[in-house]
Amino acid sequence: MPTTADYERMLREASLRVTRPRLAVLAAVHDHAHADTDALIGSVRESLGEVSHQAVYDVLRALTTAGLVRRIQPSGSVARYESRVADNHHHLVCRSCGAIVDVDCAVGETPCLTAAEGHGFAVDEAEVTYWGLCPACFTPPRS
Amino acid sequence: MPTTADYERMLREASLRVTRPRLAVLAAVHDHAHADTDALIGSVRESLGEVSHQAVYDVLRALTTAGLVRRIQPSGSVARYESRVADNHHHLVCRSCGAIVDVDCAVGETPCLTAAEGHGFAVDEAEVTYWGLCPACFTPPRS
DNA sequence: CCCATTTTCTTGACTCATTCCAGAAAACGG
DNA sequence: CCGTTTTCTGGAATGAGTCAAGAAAATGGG
Repeated sequence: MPTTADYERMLREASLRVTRPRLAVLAAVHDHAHADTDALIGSVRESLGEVSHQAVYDVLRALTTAGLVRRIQPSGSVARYESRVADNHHHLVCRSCGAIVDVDCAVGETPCLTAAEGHGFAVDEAEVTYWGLCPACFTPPRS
Repeated sequence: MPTTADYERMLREASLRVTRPRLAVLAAVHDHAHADTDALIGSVRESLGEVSHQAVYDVLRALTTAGLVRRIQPSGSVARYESRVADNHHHLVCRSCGAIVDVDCAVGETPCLTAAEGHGFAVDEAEVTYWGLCPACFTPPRS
């Protein structure tokens, strides 16, 4: 579990200024996996008092651009953020309750990265979203 | 290329009433792959005259629910619709211009459908989005 | 062919995530 | 410690998509 000093280092290494809102947002993303912007704003305000939503949006964009957090947005959902970056993991999304869990890649290291037909694209990422029902929402047919 | 009669049959087979807006939307989706709602509204109005945007939204939802069209929504994009359904193909999206092209699945029939860890989820679909630059946006390093 | 029932379409207001803008405040480099 | 640059505040605006109520059209039985 990273400390404030760790977050500060991460920001500096990304050439980002170190501010209290940024530290708070970074901590919030690490503490609440797959949280949406609203939840993160709430979390940040809990630790810092009033912070403008605009600041949180700006910070999230800066962190995302810098590669410190990853933004995901399953269809029909608002933007969500997570701290696991650059490890090529994917997501399992419940169609019913919207729960999201991480899954490691099914097919080796850089998995599905080889599209059958590249169509001349320079592909740099393969994003996989598994859709289904989570255990809580899925009532298995009883025997 | 399906005819109006084909579209009518598709609607009836899906137990949907046959209306002019529905035929027009179905045709528009078949004619313009990956078009967004706005473009589809424009296309429908070209063939029918004024049609409320609400009608198009309703029709698109009905068609999507019935499985006659597929809705896709890459992160940062509005909803888009396509007529290829139930063939488990995926998409290649250009980060620069937003162009979308279809790609057949990389790994056999029902591809990445096997998540490494199911986490107890009842997975029914694996959606793969390849991100990169299309040929037009990608300037290859010249030799 | 016509009517009643049911579903769909129109109109217009509304929600809500996200963005835009201008000025105040804070962080960094010298 | 000061000036410059970047970030944060506050508030308004944008825009895709939804809600709701009544008008219109499609289907099926008579």
